[in-house]
Amino acid sequence: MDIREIAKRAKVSTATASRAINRVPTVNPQLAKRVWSVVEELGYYPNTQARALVSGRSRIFGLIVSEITNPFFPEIVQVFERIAVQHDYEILLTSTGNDPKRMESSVRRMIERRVEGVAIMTFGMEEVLLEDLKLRKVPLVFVDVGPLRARVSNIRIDYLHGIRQAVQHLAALRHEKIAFITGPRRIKSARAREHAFLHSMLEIGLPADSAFIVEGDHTMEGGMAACALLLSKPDRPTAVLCSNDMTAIGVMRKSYEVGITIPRDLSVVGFDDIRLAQFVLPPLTTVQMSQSELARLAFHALLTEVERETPAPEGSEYTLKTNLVLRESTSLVASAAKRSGGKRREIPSS
Amino acid sequence: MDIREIAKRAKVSTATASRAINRVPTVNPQLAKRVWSVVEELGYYPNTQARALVSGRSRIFGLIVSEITNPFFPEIVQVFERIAVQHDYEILLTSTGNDPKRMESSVRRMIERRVEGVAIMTFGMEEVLLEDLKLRKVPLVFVDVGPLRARVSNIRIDYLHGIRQAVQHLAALRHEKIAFITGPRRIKSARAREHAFLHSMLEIGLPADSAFIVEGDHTMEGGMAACALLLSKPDRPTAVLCSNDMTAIGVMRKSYEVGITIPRDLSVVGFDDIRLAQFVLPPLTTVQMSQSELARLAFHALLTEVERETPAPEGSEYTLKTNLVLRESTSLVASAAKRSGGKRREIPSS
DNA sequence: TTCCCGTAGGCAAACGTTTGCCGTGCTAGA
DNA sequence: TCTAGCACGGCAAACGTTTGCCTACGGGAA
Repeated sequence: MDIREIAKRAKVSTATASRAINRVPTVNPQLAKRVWSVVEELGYYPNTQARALVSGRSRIFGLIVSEITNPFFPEIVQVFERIAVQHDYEILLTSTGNDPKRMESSVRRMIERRVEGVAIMTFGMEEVLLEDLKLRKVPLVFVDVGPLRARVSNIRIDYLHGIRQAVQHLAALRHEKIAFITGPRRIKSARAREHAFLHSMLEIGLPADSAFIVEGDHTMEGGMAACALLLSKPDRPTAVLCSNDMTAIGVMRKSYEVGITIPRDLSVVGFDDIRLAQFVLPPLTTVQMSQSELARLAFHALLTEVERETPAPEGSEYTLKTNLVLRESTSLVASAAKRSGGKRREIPSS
Repeated sequence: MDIREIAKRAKVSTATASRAINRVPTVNPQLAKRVWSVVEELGYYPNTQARALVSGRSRIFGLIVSEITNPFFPEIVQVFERIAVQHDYEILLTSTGNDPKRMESSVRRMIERRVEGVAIMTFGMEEVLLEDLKLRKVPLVFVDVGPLRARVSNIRIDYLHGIRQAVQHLAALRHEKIAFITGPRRIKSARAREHAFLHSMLEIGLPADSAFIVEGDHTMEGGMAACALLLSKPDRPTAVLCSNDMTAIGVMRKSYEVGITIPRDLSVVGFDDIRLAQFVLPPLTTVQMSQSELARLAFHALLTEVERETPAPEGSEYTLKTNLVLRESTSLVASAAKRSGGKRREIPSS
């Protein structure tokens, strides 16, 4: 069943049928109605690939994430998909697992399907592999790491804003020995978080002792290992800030195993605010980077670029703020708590 | 840049270029090489929609899940996608959020994109909305609930196998007051789990007291509420089996809040074995229903159906076993533990 | 009544492939 | 040397739309 069939039955030309279906206003309402009733009756659905072929617009956006089983991503996928559907776009999803091979094949598939834009949510991996896309002038949106050029947008995360809040929050709780567990350093956004931490510490005159900076890998296992390392030191930190929530959860887990109770013996704060952060015990104080906002920004960056007639020579920039959200994994440092009676405080979230 | 361009530069006809690109064996190796070198040089990628249009095969499968932010699904999506890519298929993902409107629009979009098959992973919601797909003879694969008809496959989950193991495991630990928290009863698979529980209890002569069956909704919050309800009863259960892991995690959380420690005061076992189950404290004993196996089965069901020349009149059936995996959220019932010294036991997983 | 202009709708080309069919040229056998 | 057969490659149609261009018709003004 095709549009010709519809046209025949509605006794109009295929051109008119097409126009009626696409709600072109010039078509006679009566004819349009006839067409539509045939469409309904036959349950006709236009063939998207034929449409795409002639119109040159696939109405598909690509979405590349590093690991969909990482709790950070499902919400991004969900929101991105939802908005896409609202705008009559479809999405092609790839979870690369940080494997360059899969990244490459994914780029290839996206080009073959003629995506109109791609959102890259891998936080700084393997941009080289995207050359093919850039060559084809496909609009791209990156988080943090995009180069400045036409048709390439960037969402800059303001890591400092939230991380500074976290550090100052800990400092206010009298912590001075604050450790930081980094993400994998080959990931740009992990380095940015680390840098924001260092900056925030120095800024308030706290020592960012390199013995207290240990490398994790953004997984729970990595967090556990890093935590073990930290606890083995003769001079233990009293608080630890983590490059992401999974790491923080690893820290909580390891602490539990060795009998350290949080937040009494150790304050921990995460980063990302994945949904899970609310649900661990105790609920995790963390720096929120809104996943839904990120997805929204990314989609609109792409859409804007697609609809723009002449691209800006340097792409566009968007910014996403981060903010500390207080829950229950932090408290006054133990020595101070003794003096004050150890009561938990509430400070207003700024 | 199109195939004609390639053909021209390689000094062959488009037909030959096409055949070379598709590795049709009859084409002269020398010509093929010439074509391929032009392809490489120009970075040519065939236009999938043109291909699909003429060949009548979109090489797209649909995948409908109920909620991608539910930790059960990301792994399914991941595995499904990975296998799809290996077979040169693309996937169209929808997360319906159990909203019929979105289910409907999703079905529409899938038909418009001419998917070759759809895997429905909503565990028994809204099959009515899929009529359009059935009408078009699109191969479908359901979990649990599919009607028997041509081009419709089913993956039957053997709930009883794992749930019986769980019940017998609890019984072996001297539990007699075993509660069950159901899923939403409108979902078929939730009813099936409940039924398997009842059956397993009766089978070994344990009372399935209806006071001990409380309805949850497969979320953590639901689990917490159900747990509260259970604990408020004058005669408390000593063990609780949950219709899914999120529910079990809710139970653990609520127990923690009210000062009940698991497994000493209450044994809990979940269902699904989502990744998270290993990571809660204590690690959750649960009935495993392998998500990757499920995804694999679903994909191959679809692929088989697509490649089959004449469809079986009643579709195909596949079965997925479930199995108890022992971790640390269960132990001897308290009264027995006192006698025996409360040591944790290990029993071999069957 | 006639002429002109505006507008609705139809014809056909175009999008980028695949593939059935046919022709040509080469090889092998008599 | 001639013929028959085979295999390789090219021509062109087809897939299902959209859309530019043109025609025809109708209405209004002179």
